Order: sequence, then C-alpha cells, then structure tokens
Amino acid sequence: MTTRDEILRLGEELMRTQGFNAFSYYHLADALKLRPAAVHYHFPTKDALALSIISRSRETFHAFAEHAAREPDLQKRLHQFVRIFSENAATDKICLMGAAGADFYTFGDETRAEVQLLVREIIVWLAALLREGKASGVFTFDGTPRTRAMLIATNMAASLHIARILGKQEFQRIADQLVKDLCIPQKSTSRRKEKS
Amino acid sequence: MTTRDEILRLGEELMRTQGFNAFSYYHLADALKLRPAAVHYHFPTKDALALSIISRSRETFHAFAEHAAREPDLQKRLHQFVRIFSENAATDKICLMGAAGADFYTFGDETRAEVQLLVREIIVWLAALLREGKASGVFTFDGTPRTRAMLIATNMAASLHIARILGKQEFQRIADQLVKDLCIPQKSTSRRKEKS
DNA sequence: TTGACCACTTACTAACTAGTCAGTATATTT
DNA sequence: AAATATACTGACTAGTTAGTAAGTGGTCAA
Repeated sequence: MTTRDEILRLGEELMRTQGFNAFSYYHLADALKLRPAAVHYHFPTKDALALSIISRSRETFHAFAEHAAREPDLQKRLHQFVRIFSENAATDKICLMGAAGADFYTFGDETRAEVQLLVREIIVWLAALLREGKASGVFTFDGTPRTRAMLIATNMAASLHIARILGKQEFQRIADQLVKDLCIPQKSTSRRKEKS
Repeated sequence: MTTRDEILRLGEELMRTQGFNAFSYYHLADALKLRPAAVHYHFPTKDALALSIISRSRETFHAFAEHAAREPDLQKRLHQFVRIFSENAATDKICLMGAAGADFYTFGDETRAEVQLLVREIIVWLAALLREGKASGVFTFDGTPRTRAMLIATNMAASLHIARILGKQEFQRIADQLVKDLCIPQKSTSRRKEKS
C-alpha cells in the first residue's frame, strides 16, 4: 500500500468518525509517521484531499456494484447493500453521504460536484435494483423506484447516526424493518399485489 | 433577545450549516459585534456551548410537541412534524440530529447524553403519534411504532443532506412518499388492513 | 456613597492550522 | 557517470484556535 493510499484510507476514516473539520494534516502525518509536508506533497490542499477521498469512495462503490451484479438473487443483492452500512454501524462510522452532507458547505465546487456524483450513482444503482425487483415480483413498493431508492438510502445513512447516538442495536431494527417492508408484499394476507 | 440567546441561535445555525468544528468563538463574536472573550463569558468552553445548543433545541421541540398536541387531526400533526424539516431544507440546514450525529465523537460525555435525550424524545413523540394513528385507523404500517418512528426520523434527517447535495426539490419527493406510505393503507385495493 | 454584581473589553498565551519552500536521499533513466 | 524524477524532511510563516486573567463601565441595592 502506497503512502498516498494510506493517507486516503486514514483521511476517509477520520472524516467518517470525527468529521472533516475535526482532523488536520498533522493528525494524518503523525499517525502515518510522516511530516505534515509529506501529506501536502500528495494532496496540496485539504480540499484536494476531500475530493480524492470522495473519488476513491466512488471507485469502491463501482467495485461493489460490479461484484453485486454477479448475484442473481435480488433480495440477496439488497442484503449486500445493507451489509455495507451494517459494517459501518459496527465500527461507529457514518457513511460518506452523511459525512460529506454535513461538511458540504466547507468544500469547494469541484468536491461538491464529486459528492453529488457519488450520491447520484448510489441512488441510480439502488433504483435499478428496485425497478428490476418490482418487475420480477421480488420487491413491492409504492411510488417510483427512484423515490423509493431515496427513502431507503436516507434510512441507511441516518440510521448510522442513530446507531452512534442510541446504540448499535438500533441499526439492525431499522434495517430489518426496511427489508421487510420491501420484501413482504402483504403480511396478513398471502395474496401478491402487482401494480403497473 | 439577550446576548446569550443570540449566541445560542447563531451557534445552532452555524452548527447546522457549516458543522460544529467549522466555526470558532471568533466567528460568533464577530457576527454579533462582540469580543471572543464575551462568548467565553457566557459559555466557558465550546463543549458547554454545544450542550446548551442541544438543550435549547430540546426545549424548542417540547414547545412544538405541546403546540402539536392541540391539533386533533393526526395526519395534520404528522404534517406539522414534516414541516419542521421542510423549512430546514428550504434554508439549506440539516437537523440537529444529523449535525450532532456527525460531530458526536468531538463532544464530551454530558453533551452526548443530551444529544441522546433529544433524539430519544423525538422518537418517543413520533412513536406515540404513530401508535395513536394506527389505533384510530389513520395510519397503516408494519412493525412496532418505535421502529417505524426511527424509519421516518431517518428519512427526514438524511433527506436534508440529500436536499443539499442533489437539490431542494428532492426533499418534497421523499416527504410526500413517506406520508403516502403511512396514510394510504392499500393503494390498489380499497380494503383496510388492521393488525393486532 | 459604598460596594457588589453583571456584562462585557483589552490584552494575552500556547497550541494548532493550512500551506510553502528549499533542500536531500534514493531510485531510475539517459 | 550525469541528469532527472520521486517521495519525502526540516524549517518556516501567517493566521486561527480555545481559553485565561485582569480590568472597566454601568446598574442597582444598602
């Protein structure tokens, strides 16, 4: 692992635990046994670092999407998505959407655009999963796949905050109900509902 | 309005726009035409300020709850709750739950406890509304009122992040669908479903 | 009118902040 | 062997940070 990658990894971790404005180049350098100037060598400004962190996270999500595409069971694919957040809840991290959303107005234009791109890609991926799942009768929901994707994404993002504040056990409660809502068309009847 | 109140008001605004670690006592003092030491006079440490901001926000919510209790129509009461967030979306603010959740680990123990109290109170209030609404046939949902309250609270909190990142119009989409989910028992059939 | 209290200001500190620049050791290329 | 590029270090700056301490002007009560 290169120094650049280590800075990005630690930078993202600090961003998602303490917040982007709660750590400095000194913190990064100290933890990686470097001088602060070495961090500036790789990322001239802190905003450039933020941009690279978001960009790297986009690539990570692309890799996830590619991996998830090999899973034919759409319900399991949804679970893979939920598991990303579940792992974050376990390590007291919030997601980049939550972290970058909070620090949004301290970023420059380019970085904001990158955050926008990341969120859009997540929503688009999730909406496609929901659309396909609805068409094949695996998922049931009202409204457009995109709106439903945003409801699920917001559930996941903020449940990481709730997990920090009220306790980790709350995450699973939220996630389980969310999946239930989508996967059990009619709980009290056995009839399957199909629309459009 | 006293200086103390002005500091709290501005502090909360900055916390919910820039983030708690993105403003300083100098920023507060400068905007209020004071010296930084005057801010320290009212709030000795920054964590004491955070505690007071959260505490004040709890009182604001208590006042809201008292006001909302006078509304007999539960659907309208839900709309009043959603309107709080709608106003925040319009002014590019995130809610205190979202802001405090992001900065959670930079707070001291007392302040964290106060954040926990705030979130718990919101969840308890919302769960009570849902329970009452389900019993009277106004709302329909699966799972416990508390879990459903957390799903709705997370939708509201993170939709403010989404509104910043993707645009304000996204908030209303999310809010409308959320209300629809709760208030329209069966969209394609006219049968009412009751459980427990 | 004295004294006490309140809400500050002035002046300060020590630590930290992002960011710069001139070097330097090491490897790679020519 | 010389030139070049990479990945740094050391030393630095100018500005900002939270926080302190001593003093000041005003109000109010005894």
